[in-house]
Amino acid sequence: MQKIDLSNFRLATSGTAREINRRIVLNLIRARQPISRADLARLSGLQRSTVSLIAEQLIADRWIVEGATGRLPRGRRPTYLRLNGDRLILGIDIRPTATRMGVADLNARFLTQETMPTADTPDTFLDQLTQRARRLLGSYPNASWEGIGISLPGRADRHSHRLVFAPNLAWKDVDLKTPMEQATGLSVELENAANACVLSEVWFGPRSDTVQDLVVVTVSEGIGTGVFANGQLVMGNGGFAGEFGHTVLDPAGPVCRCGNRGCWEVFASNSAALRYYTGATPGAAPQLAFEDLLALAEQGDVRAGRALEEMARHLGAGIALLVTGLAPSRIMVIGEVTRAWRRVGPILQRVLAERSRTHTPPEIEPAEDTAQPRLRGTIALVIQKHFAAPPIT
Amino acid sequence: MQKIDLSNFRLATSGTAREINRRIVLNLIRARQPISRADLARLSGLQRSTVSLIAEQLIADRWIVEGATGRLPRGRRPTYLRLNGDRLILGIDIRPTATRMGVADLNARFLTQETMPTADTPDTFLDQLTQRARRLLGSYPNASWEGIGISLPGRADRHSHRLVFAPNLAWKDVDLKTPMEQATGLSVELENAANACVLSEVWFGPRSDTVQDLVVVTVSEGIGTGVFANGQLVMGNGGFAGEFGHTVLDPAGPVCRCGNRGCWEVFASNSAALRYYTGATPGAAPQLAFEDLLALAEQGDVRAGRALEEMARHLGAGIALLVTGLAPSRIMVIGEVTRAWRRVGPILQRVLAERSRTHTPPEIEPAEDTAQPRLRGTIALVIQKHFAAPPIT
DNA sequence: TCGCTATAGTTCGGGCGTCATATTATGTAT
DNA sequence: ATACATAATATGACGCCCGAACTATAGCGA
Repeated sequence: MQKIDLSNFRLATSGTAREINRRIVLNLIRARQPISRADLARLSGLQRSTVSLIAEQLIADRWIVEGATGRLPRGRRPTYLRLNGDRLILGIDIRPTATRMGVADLNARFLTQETMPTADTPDTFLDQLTQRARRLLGSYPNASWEGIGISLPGRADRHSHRLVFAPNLAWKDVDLKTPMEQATGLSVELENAANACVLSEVWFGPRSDTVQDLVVVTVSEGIGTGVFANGQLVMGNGGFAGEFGHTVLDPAGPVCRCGNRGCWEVFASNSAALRYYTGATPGAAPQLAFEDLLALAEQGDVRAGRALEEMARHLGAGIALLVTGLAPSRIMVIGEVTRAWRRVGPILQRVLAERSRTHTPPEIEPAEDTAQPRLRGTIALVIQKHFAAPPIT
Repeated sequence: MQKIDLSNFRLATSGTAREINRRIVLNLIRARQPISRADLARLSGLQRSTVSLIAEQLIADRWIVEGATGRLPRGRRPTYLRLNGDRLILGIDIRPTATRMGVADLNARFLTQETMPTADTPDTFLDQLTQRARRLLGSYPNASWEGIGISLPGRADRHSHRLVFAPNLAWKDVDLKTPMEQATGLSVELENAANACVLSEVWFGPRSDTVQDLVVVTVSEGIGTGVFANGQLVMGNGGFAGEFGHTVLDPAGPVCRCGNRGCWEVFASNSAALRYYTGATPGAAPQLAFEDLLALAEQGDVRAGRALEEMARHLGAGIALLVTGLAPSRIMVIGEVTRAWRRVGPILQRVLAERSRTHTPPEIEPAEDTAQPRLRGTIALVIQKHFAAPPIT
């Protein structure tokens, strides 16, 4: 039930039906490729004639290409359609220490990836970034570029495009979008890293055909969340929704980087686990990396195991909050901590069951970081502009 | 950016454009009535000829009627269009002690209202309810009935329609929908009371033209929340989203009716304030009503004032959580406590500002209960089926 | 080799939608 | 009476989907 916004609606014209059906067909091709026109007609419910016209249009607009012809027990041989592999997207995943860039096609298959250190000052960073981006763009002279997607450990203002909340980057008021657009001539989409992870799962995950409800929790130095509801990313005012990592769970708790006390991420992030292990005061420079803690626990170090369990309990407590309030059918946990899921998962589930007994528990899925959800999400950021349902209102 | 659900989409047909534009025109009439066809064309951007055709159809389908003719400085006099006042809706607001029913037209103007005590057992309650409903329906013999909307202090299962979570009603597994539909022959929509309040504000509130983001917090014996994001009510799996009142804020806190400890509503509901005042243990039978507490505070009773302030602090703490996580542009607080807003509001705002400093603070609007958002929301529940944007996917 | 049948894909007319323009209806001002 | 302005309707062009007819292409059996 979508309310029509009377201050900002789009009229339907005679082309609206085509727009909608075109997107449906395009998505079906994306999901089932290679696929014949006849199969598309069966899957979509459109007439074969209509499918042919739409396919012709999609070919003319170079979204799809005709491929091999099939072979059937009898009858005319079908011509298979698939997404055009020559339309490329540049994805950039900015993290505090390293920035990863990749070139992907419409199937989110990466043709290249490379990593560079994230420079300390925004100016040098932008210099290096634009330089690398231009080199990457130049190395595919025959490609047509759809745009650039960027994921950030923070938030950018919707209008000024300036970074307004990025405690891990220590940059303030930096506009990454405009310089990148000027340097490349492509349109740039910025999005928070947790939201990028949501989009990655929603567009490229194994169940991407049908996801309509999902919450992603990214666990690293901090905790980020992305909420997908009713088939849409919940944006909130200015795109600021999703900072559940900074909800205050204990006002008497340790100070968080955001300035408050006792945020969820102060209790459940990687840094928190390290704090539990070393007994250090919050904010102190970590003496070992979270990976080391995981290794210690794996080797049977009791204190390390305890620290992970404490982290797991707090993860469960925060997730219980999300479950109680938003009732998602799935929750995806992303981060290094999933490598210790055998130990962490059961504890998390137990706390969750205790604290949200009124709800049918969602599936909790640990996600390997190897799928690179952040980077893949930047591709989704660009792809969704052409593959999402056309806006009605 | 709405993702297309490939397991459940609707194709566009040649009639889709008309469907969309028809809804837009219908909503414009609702918002600006009485209005001429010419003005509709100017407002919508449609051609006058198209508006005429759509109006003709809406008149034939009896959604609108032609009214008086206007008078202009010169030129042909316009015929004003307005919503048909003969299409009626029955709204029922079930509360633990009393149930209120009302008959409203498409403008959500109530023609009748009446209250009955909520019987203890579901069976007698349903008997009384169906009897009253039939009598009300019979008293408007010339009307055409759109349906029945019901708001509940709890949740009903989407498929079985049975009550699954209603701690205040002490009924279990009761199906209100099927008996009502059988008794009246009308279709019945069930919704949680907080969600009904959201719909009331979204469809009938002063800024109903443009609301796209809103969180409603209902404060009474418990706390309910409803989340409206991207122009849609966030439903969650099985329609269970919105139970932020039962998020655990302090696992060592008092026991809640839901079975957990330290839920938000244990600290910030009317019952909590009474507990702060009397110093009683939680769960004990209240010795006075919340209205009495408000009166005492108004008369200068210091302890009563302190109790309200404690309640306000906890309200602020919970709302901070919603603001941090969902970043709504507006938050509406509904309940008796808004009568003491001069005292409660500033404290709530202060706590909120402290705890969600990373976000631009939303507008906090106290809502008089006199507007009857619960009951009015039941009307919205039925109206939105015909006035919301047609589903694309 | 020649039909028969099944399947893929195309062509074409009908119905419905919006748009743009012309036309009619109905007022006021001169 | 005439000119002008405005509301509302009528008409034809074009786009889209549907459905039926048609063409293309294969395997199979007599």
